[in-house]
Amino acid sequence: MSRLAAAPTVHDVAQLAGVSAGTVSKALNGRGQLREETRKRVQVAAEQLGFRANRLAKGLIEGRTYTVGVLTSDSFGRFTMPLMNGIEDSLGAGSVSTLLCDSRGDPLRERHYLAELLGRRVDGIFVTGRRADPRPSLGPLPVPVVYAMSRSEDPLDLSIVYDDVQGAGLATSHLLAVGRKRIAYVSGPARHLSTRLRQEGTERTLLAAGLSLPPARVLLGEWSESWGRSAAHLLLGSAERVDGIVCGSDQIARGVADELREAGVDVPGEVSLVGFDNWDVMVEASRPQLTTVEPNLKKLGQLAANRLLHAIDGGELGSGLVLLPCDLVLRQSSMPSGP
Amino acid sequence: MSRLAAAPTVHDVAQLAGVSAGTVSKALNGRGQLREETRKRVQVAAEQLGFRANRLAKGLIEGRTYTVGVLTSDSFGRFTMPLMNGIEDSLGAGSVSTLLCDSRGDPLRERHYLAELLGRRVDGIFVTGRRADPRPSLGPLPVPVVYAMSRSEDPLDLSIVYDDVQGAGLATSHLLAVGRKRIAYVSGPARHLSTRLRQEGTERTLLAAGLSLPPARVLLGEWSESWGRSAAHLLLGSAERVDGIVCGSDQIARGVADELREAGVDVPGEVSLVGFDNWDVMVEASRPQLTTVEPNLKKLGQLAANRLLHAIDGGELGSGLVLLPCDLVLRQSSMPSGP
DNA sequence: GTAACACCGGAAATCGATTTCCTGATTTTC
DNA sequence: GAAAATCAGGAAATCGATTTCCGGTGTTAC
Repeated sequence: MSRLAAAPTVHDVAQLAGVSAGTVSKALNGRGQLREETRKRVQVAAEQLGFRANRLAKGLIEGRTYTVGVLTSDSFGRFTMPLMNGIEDSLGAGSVSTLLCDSRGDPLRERHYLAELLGRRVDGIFVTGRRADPRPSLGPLPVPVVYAMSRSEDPLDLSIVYDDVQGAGLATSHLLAVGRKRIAYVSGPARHLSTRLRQEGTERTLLAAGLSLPPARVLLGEWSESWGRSAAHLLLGSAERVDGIVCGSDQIARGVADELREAGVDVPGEVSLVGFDNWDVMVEASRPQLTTVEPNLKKLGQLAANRLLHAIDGGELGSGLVLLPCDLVLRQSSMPSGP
Repeated sequence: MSRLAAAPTVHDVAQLAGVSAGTVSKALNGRGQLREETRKRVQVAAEQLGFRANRLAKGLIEGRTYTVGVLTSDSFGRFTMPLMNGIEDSLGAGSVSTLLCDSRGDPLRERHYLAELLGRRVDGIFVTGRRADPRPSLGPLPVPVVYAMSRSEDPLDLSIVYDDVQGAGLATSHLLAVGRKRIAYVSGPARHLSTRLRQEGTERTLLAAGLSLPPARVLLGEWSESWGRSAAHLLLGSAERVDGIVCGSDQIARGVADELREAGVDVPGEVSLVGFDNWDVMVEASRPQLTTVEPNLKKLGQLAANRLLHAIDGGELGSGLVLLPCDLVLRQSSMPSGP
């Protein structure tokens, strides 16, 4: 790759066009009163030199940088990706760029990155992470902060998350709707908030329908296929047969599906299965393909970005916890009568 | 979240400390000759106001921003993640931040982001993407560019990629080493460079061992488990039985493993299997767990970042294609005599 | 023919941090 | 005690783009 000379400045353009630096700025930004001929001449000169206004200088004057920071604790994992996409959707329109910082769960590193972002005078900050559990607040900052797919411990912060309870409720309602009555819940570690919330959603929905979720039908372990297989094995071994399973993740659901199939249990004929996350790789490779809860992370990102942009433009940011509803995506694993 | 007042400047600190702005700068940066008492006084004042130097102003003077851009065509997918981690490892030390831009494979969007990055006067740019196939060069730019995990069509650009041929060679050698002789290659679409390179690596290694890779043992389809299952089914139906399979991805390998197991073929007893990518989710959930090729993406990111930093500091960037060797990770799927 | 006015475009200030230059003040040296 | 050297810190220029203010030219009106 050949290197070009240093980037040209307004002065270079001014010289070439035979005008002053101020005039260049006016010509290129459609401000001031200039003859059409002059404007054209400047534009041609700018084009010729490949001139591009230095955003730093602009930012210094304007007092804003059109840059936001994203602080994540999740090495850009699978959940952060769709979120980032949503954020970019909303920011891109205003040509706001994102500085990505991955603290990898280390509070020290996070503080360092925060200082870095503030030094760069970002217009706002997103905080996100892999875990849904409440995290310490960054505290009061000179710029607006939105916690997306992540909750701040401080209720004065604005946290936007998807609704685990409602999502699990959707899954459960669906199982009830296809005629299932003895529902089990197989999920991740009990210490994870997501696990508990999704259990709550499942349980509440069952209670509302006059059914229950007895402890024997709650199996908590890890977020892995291997645990899904073990849990399914346990369920098969118990006296009472279940006919529907709400899984805490698609990975778990797939493990359950594999184990049931290999044990000769028909899914969805005998047992209906619902996953959580709508992770394409799992959902599509599973046999049968998984009905699952879609957490709408992209939409969450868009919403978070819109709220942040609004606050950057001087609007009210708001505070508290905002819950975004999940959707249900229907596939074969849950529907005994076919999709 | 409560909002703090606008960020304090050197002048605010200067006023509080009863000195001039220039003195504040000197005191905080350890430059100039100041009495220790004065230096201390300024530091206290800065601390009190929570002063943090505006990087924009600094960048304007220094002529560099300590910011690099990452242009990706891969919505921050699974391959970009470990790469980014490696990049951050190397950049973090120099407190260089990354502006992440996702063109989503759209050339128009890419041009827009490139203009944005140049306007922000980034010190350098990484270009990366999901596909290994050669991509158009960004052309000569005022800043150094490294194509990482992605090849530029222009040999004057510096492209750093992992070595598909060598990686597949490793896999094949390993199969030979455990006594396999009739090797098949199951992989993704033929139009993908990766598919062809990995085939080449497999074939070359076989030829070097006096064996061959007949067309009947090359099955190209998609990068999915489902294709892996289909391909395994095809292999089972053919007259001649294979005893080793090099798979173009872990997803494919897992599909193959599932199909073989369900057909009653013992893996690794009768057939040895090697995947590619070392994608934890696939590798660990597979039964048996997959021996696979590790493309060392994190290391690739570190190397790319070091090369870029060196060029930013005025060193030579270099050009051409740099191939980074892959490693082999041994697990059960390939070893008939146990690991 | 002169006053009033619109019209162009340049000079200079601005943003915030840094750095060079320079001026007093203090100390050292013979 | 005078000259020289050292020290401390302020004033101003600098980076690049923008914007305000203002002066000069050309045009219109009476």
